[in-house]
Amino acid sequence: MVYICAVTRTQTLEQLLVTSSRLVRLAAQAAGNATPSAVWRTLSILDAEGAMRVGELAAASRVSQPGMTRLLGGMDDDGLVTRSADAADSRAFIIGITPVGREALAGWRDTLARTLEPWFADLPDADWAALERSVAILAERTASPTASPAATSPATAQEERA
Amino acid sequence: MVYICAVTRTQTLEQLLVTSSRLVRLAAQAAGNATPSAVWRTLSILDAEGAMRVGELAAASRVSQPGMTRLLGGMDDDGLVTRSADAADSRAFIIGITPVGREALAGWRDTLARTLEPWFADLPDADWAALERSVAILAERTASPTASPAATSPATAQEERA
DNA sequence: CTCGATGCATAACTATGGTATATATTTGCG
DNA sequence: CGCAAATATATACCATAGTTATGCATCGAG
Repeated sequence: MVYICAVTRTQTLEQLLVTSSRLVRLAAQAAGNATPSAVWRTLSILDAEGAMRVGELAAASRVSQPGMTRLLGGMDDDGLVTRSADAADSRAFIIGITPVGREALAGWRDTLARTLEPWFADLPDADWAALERSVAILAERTASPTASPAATSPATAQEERA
Repeated sequence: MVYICAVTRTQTLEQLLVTSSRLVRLAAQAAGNATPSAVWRTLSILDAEGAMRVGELAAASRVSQPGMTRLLGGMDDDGLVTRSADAADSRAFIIGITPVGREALAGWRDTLARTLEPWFADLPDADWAALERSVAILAERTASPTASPAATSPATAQEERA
């Protein structure tokens, strides 16, 4: 039982990763590679979770801090994000989304609706429900980390924070 | 009704993309960035779908052909893939997974089980079912394309192939 | 006050993706 | 059958995304 269950879950996760990777690529190609995935991911996180520090945004995106610094450099140049000194710590900066960034994000969403949604146009409602539930699960599991599961399970970590 | 439904679906797809992107990054970081995502994605596709041409593999991965050529160059160097001339067309090559590649894929799966599964350890069975269903949907929708939805819907395209 | 920890930038590197182009081969049409 | 268009892949060049290592300034705890 446990053996069968473990194999199934590994397979599920494997396929989830492969399909996730493909989906991200599908979206990029369907949109003509107009907006790099790192950009829309970052804007979407800022839009959903609000302004935050560079390191926090890196953690939320699951990339390294220097990588995020570099990415934000370009986005700052393009006027997509704000950088303001953090009053609580003069080493830190708070990154927020600008109106231009919001417009860009909205534009990307329109592109999504036009280019990617048709791929899912004929899904029955039950399938949409499954996707929505999965998104909720993944959102919870991929949210900003404070501890790895080796130290504590995600659910336990949330209890400790509360 | 239609307006409300369209917005919800766009939001669902947006969040699906963001969580997908994060999940791919989470897996990479959890595994110590040991196996690049493009490599495991490629090996997993070859393992699941069998040997195929360079261009087919590029399409299956949703990347450009020259990009796939480059990636395969490195994988070939590492002994992960085979390249054999396609008897049906002397321009083409058939790419397959080697035993070394299979081992590498198995190793990656082990790493998945060890590093990523704990993040999902406390999921109830209903949530696993939702993930599995979503994976099935995404696998179907991201499978090797023969037509874009603008021309025909994915389901219709499958009927035409049958 | 001191020292270890932390936040971010920079440097150097590798990997992943794109488009454009070239060459050889295949296919389809007249 | 011949020819032109289409196709398969490699190469070149470019930009971006990611990493680790490092440096410097600042913070926080003892």
